[in-house]
Amino acid sequence: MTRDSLIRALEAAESHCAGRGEKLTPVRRRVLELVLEADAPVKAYDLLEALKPGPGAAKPPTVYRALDFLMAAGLVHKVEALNAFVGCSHAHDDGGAELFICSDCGSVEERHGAPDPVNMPDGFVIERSVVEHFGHCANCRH
Amino acid sequence: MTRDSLIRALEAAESHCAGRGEKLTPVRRRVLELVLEADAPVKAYDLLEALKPGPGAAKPPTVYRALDFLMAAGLVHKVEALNAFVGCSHAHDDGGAELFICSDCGSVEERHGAPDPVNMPDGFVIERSVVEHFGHCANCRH
DNA sequence: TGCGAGTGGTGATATTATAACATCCGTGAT
DNA sequence: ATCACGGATGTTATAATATCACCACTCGCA
Ligand SMILES: [Zn+2]
Ligand SMILES: [Zn+2]
Ligand SMILES: [Zn+2]
Ligand SMILES: [Zn+2]
Repeated sequence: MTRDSLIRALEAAESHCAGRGEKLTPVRRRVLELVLEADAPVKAYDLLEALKPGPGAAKPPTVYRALDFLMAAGLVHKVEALNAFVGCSHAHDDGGAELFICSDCGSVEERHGAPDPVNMPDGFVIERSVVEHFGHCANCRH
Repeated sequence: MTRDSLIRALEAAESHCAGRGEKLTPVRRRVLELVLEADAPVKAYDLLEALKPGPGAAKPPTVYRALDFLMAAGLVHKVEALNAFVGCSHAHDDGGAELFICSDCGSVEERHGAPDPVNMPDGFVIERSVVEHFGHCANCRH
């Protein structure tokens, strides 16, 4: 992610929150920045480390609270199978993203609009779906 | 799961392992039994508790090693979003199961054969997919 | 001025998972 | 029989992930 597109993404996030009547506070903004800067899913405790040198040494609850907020706002997704977090450039409120994660380089691509499952149990109503595909991206194929 | 079907499942697991040249040892068998008995995804440390009264008080590595074995054998799946484990009645080696988990009663239904994603990034090759749907089963719908 | 909601700081703790090394046990070669 | 080996398990400690409980600050507003 280039410096310019990072700045644009942060501005977009700012107005996205404003539109929801919520505030992208300095801590939240800094965490989002760190997640967007990374070129792979980021661990919560890596964020913690990265925040240490800052104005206040962050403790775990600070980071997790920021991540919770950003996830609720649709600005960050959790990769459940990795216990790690990725930035989202789409800012969609529904958590229904489909992630393609390269096991070699860590790059993550996000897609949307997957059709409903074909073999759903009778009468089941889906509220939230976790879909994570692991494999090799075009750059890393042997 | 009834007593009878539990016994059948354990026997099937036994021969499934034998066919792979592997052994369903007492610890592994006991862990599988506990996972199959449960009517919801089970946490590793709940298994640990359940094994305490047994012949030897189990320690974490014992449980995680048994779970690793059972997952590799396709007898147990991990629900990544819950850090919990469910038994599998299909004993398929590929980990590609699609899970439907009821957030009310905890019941889990497993399906297979989901079609490849429609919007896959160009050139991406999938090795392993995590697909977990959370919602409400037919019994728990309001 | 005096709330009250939202936010973040802080210390402690809970939960989930693995590393590192020792021991035991069955199997097959010598 | 005995030895060597690999697979499985036991044991101790620790790493990695996440939450609780409580307090302090701030801002908008009655
Ligand atoms: Zn997204
Ligand atoms: Zn790659
Ligand atoms: Zn299965
Ligand atoms: Zn249900």
